[in-house]
Amino acid sequence: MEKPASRRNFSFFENVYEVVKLIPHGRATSYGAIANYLGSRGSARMVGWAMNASHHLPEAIPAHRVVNRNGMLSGKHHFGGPDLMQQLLESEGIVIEGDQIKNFRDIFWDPVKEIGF
DNA sequence: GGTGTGACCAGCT
DNA sequence: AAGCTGGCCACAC
Repeated sequence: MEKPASRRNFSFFENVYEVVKLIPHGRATSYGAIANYLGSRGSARMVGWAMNASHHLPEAIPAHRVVNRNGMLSGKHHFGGPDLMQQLLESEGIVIEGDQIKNFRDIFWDPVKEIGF
């Protein structure tokens, strides 16, 4: 028999990167939304882990457009600088207030809703 | 090769 | 209402 479903050619990481790269300019999404889009609500942690691994990737992943459910820049400290993530988001027109995205509901980009499948 | 951990989320107590 | 625990998958030791 074939390997279980978890042994797909492209692991969870690859799918995460694909979705993150699809985030339009000036928008942001959450780890849970991506995980939900991939079919596993509980895999939100993997999304964060994928972001951590994205740094040593040859491709540039706009990880700064991915925040937690509260719209807070939870991973800002994992960027080049503690304020780099905020700077990148602000350069895209996103307003940050207290390490949290303002009007997050408004700029929230849900892959399930935008891409669908 | 087992165990622990990790940029999370939602449910339960 | 707020704090804790479980769950998910991949990677490092």
